[in-house]
Amino acid sequence: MDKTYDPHAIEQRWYETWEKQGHFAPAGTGPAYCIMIPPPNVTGSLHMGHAFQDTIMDALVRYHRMKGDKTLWQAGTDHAGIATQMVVERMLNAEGKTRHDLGRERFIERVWEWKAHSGGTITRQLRHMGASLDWSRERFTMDEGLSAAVQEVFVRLHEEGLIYRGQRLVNWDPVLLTAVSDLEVENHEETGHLWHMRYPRSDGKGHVVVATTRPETMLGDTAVAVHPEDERYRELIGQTVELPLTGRTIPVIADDYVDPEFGTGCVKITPAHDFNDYAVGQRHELPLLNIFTPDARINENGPEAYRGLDRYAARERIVADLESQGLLEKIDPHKLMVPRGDRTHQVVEPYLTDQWFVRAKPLAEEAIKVVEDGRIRFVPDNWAKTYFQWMHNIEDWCISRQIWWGHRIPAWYDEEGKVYVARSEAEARAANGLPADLALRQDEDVLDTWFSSALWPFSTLGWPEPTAELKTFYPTSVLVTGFDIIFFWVARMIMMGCKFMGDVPFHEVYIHGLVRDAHGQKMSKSKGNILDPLDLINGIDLERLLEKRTSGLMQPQMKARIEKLTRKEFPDGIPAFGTDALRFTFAALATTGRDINFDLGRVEGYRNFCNKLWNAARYVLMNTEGQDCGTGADAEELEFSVADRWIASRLQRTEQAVAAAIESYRLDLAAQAIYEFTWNEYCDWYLELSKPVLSDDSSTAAQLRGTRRTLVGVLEALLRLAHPMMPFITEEIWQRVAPLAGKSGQTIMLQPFPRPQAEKIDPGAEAEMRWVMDFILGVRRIRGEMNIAPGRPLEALLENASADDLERARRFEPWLRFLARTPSIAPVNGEAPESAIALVGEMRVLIPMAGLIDKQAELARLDKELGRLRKELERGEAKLTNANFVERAPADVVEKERARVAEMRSSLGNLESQRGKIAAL
RNA sequence: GGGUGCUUAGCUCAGCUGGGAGAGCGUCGCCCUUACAAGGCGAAUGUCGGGGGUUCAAGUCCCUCAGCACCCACCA
Repeated sequence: MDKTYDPHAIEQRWYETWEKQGHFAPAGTGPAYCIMIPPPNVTGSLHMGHAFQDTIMDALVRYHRMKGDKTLWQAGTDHAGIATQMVVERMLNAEGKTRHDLGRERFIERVWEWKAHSGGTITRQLRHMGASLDWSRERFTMDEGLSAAVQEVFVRLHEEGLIYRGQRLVNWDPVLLTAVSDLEVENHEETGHLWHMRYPRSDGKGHVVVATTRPETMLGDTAVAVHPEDERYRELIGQTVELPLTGRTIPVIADDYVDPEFGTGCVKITPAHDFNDYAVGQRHELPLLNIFTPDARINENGPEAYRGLDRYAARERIVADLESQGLLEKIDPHKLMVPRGDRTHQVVEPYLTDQWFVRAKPLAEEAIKVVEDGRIRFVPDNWAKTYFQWMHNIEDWCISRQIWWGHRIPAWYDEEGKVYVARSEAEARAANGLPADLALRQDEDVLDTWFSSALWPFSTLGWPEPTAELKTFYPTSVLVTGFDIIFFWVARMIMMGCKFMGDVPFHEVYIHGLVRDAHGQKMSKSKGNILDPLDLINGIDLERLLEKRTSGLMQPQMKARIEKLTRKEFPDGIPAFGTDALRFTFAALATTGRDINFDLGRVEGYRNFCNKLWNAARYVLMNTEGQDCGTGADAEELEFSVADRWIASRLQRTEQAVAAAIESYRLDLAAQAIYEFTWNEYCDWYLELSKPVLSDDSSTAAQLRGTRRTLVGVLEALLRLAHPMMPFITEEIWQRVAPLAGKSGQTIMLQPFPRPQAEKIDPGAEAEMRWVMDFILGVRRIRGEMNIAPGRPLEALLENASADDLERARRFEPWLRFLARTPSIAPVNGEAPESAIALVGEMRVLIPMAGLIDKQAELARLDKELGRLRKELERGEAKLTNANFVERAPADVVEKERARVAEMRSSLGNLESQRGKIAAL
């Protein structure tokens, strides 16, 4: 093995091997385990959120695969209607064309071409992450099969009246020229104005003042509303006012909706351009007057003077005209919530159009029930509340989009506009007895992307065909996703799954947090704080990083700032950490229910951890390859030392902790347990303790075998334990180590996940090791604090040692000599010389100070220790003299406290007498 | 307006069903010791956001206040 860990030398070739050998396909004989990947946009490339999410899923999947479960991680991508169409349109624009120049057919061809050309980016990147997805089953939401599922669902829902078409006020993106759903609208507070406008009373008795944030919509007003109880305006109700600039007369109505406290207490009502006003209009049977064209210009319903003007140009003109007519009372600054499309970031308009809707309430009922009764469990469970809150207030879902890229709505119209919903035109004709010569044209619209996503858990498995895969893997085991798409996706999958499969789509929903930068800022292009997971894996130099962060900025003025920040944070660019280090970092940060702040320091730390593991393996191999590791030996030919039994015991506890952590979705705890065991126990202690055994000529063959077998055996198990989180390095090392441990197999991927064996837990060995460690740590502390070079041999004298202590000192002498550098260990003979002291239980280990240790320094050290001990002891004693504690606390707690106090008393006595001796010198 | 989460060492965070405050990074010493300087050994650092309550015992449970973040919602 190379002296230094180099992730690049090992990672990608293992992935190719695994994929080629078909190791990602379901093979286990145990229970089915299935995760559906949240299909990334086919246009997309991997970002930190994906990398985090995929690490979690891959760890779970690899864990279950190793456990022997029949494990499927379903691969696939999403056609991402609007997002993809926008990308391709942008390319066309660059060529000076629009999609209309091409026409629908050719445009769609163009999108497919583009998908074929660059649609593989994200799946390549997923492979780079080591994601063990079953690529042989890869699906795309616009595949034939999945499209058939979409049609089937649409038709069936329509038959049941759960899909309907109707004219409604919807959110309209005037740039994309399509409707979008409520969820695709982002509301943010922006600063604007509140215009107070005067509407003259028809009776000539002055005017009423209405306040609005959108003066241009006055052209569509069909009433003015006041609160029915509002004394100020009571006499106005039922009268009319003259709508300025239009020559129209509109009524004053009374409605509870009006808040008398706000503005003037008079509200202009524009039923065709405001959701509230629409509702008011319905109640009062007001006419709907649409004044906008689809791209938000004033249409023919507006006065001649304003026609063709963009909404904002119209606003200016109208305000100016009102002003000049003395009809503008005042303009106040005002903060308001502005709705913008999540793709275009343009202000969306409530707009009256014909659209298709899913009747959500009936579907939501069952979807609520399955979470209530625990058939679906959210992890962490507080997300269930969020889910319920939305589901209980769910509105109908607008599913039609006026774009071209997507699933065409399976509905046909005859010349009279009568609609026929069917799986195909032929079926539409057959089912309705339409003659072949009757012209039918298919609905131009496509479905919301999330409509097909909602079917993902069963459409990918072959539905509506009753496939074996459906039978095996549905319901799937767990869905791993971010909270941001609980409504978009999770809720809709649950509704559709329950409806069409008669069962939940998954048993658990693991909701992870958002990946933020090191300081908790959201990562965004405009902030210039984006990290690309691939750059963390492969490294990137400063120049290329700057180029990436500053090119294509929406706000070029940010460039200098971003550049400065980047130079400061990454003066040398980003080193290549490798996939395993990145994955382990994500795992270690994966606490549930909380956003994670991604700190590069953590990656570096875990890269070092990989290096540590690598070097530990090198040590093990150097000492075992070509040697007798006792794998074939009988029990009597193997002798296990206390250290051997100790590390085996610790391994069992670690295995137990890791499995429990993974089962409860606490990858952070699993990572921590692996890290601590590997570094603090296996490397820091066990490998060190193995050295004197292996290098001592007097070690017996049985002892050598026992040590080698333990070295190799623990490492081999550790590799399997860590594999779900660090697949590459563990595979690379395992290939070398496994044969030495008597294991065989093509890959670590399919080896059994370590199962703790209770009989290997050895409290006796753990206690003896505690003694050894206390001895060594005590001497080391003296060295450290007295600035004695680590290599300098020290004489150690034992005082107040029991027979047990003396026996241990003898038995463990090689370890103590090696790790504490104490070539001579002997009981005190007669008067003890002036010494520094370390306590091992009741025994005092004395290090003679002669020529080495300064008296004052040792006194200071003792005083510090004494101070700490006295404080602790005081607290413990206070507890024990408290009758309430002794009577009410559980017996074992009291007992533990007693033992602790006794131990502290003894230590205190020991140290005090030692201090006395030294002080007296 | 409704809801959720967070506040623990300089920084980023663990702390599970209440019983001796932890990790990583950073900092400070001593070491290139024959797996690893991407390392070894040792050290320092916290009125666990404030206040109140329950309890023998509270970082942990309850109430309250403050600050931060996010989600949902039609106030013109």
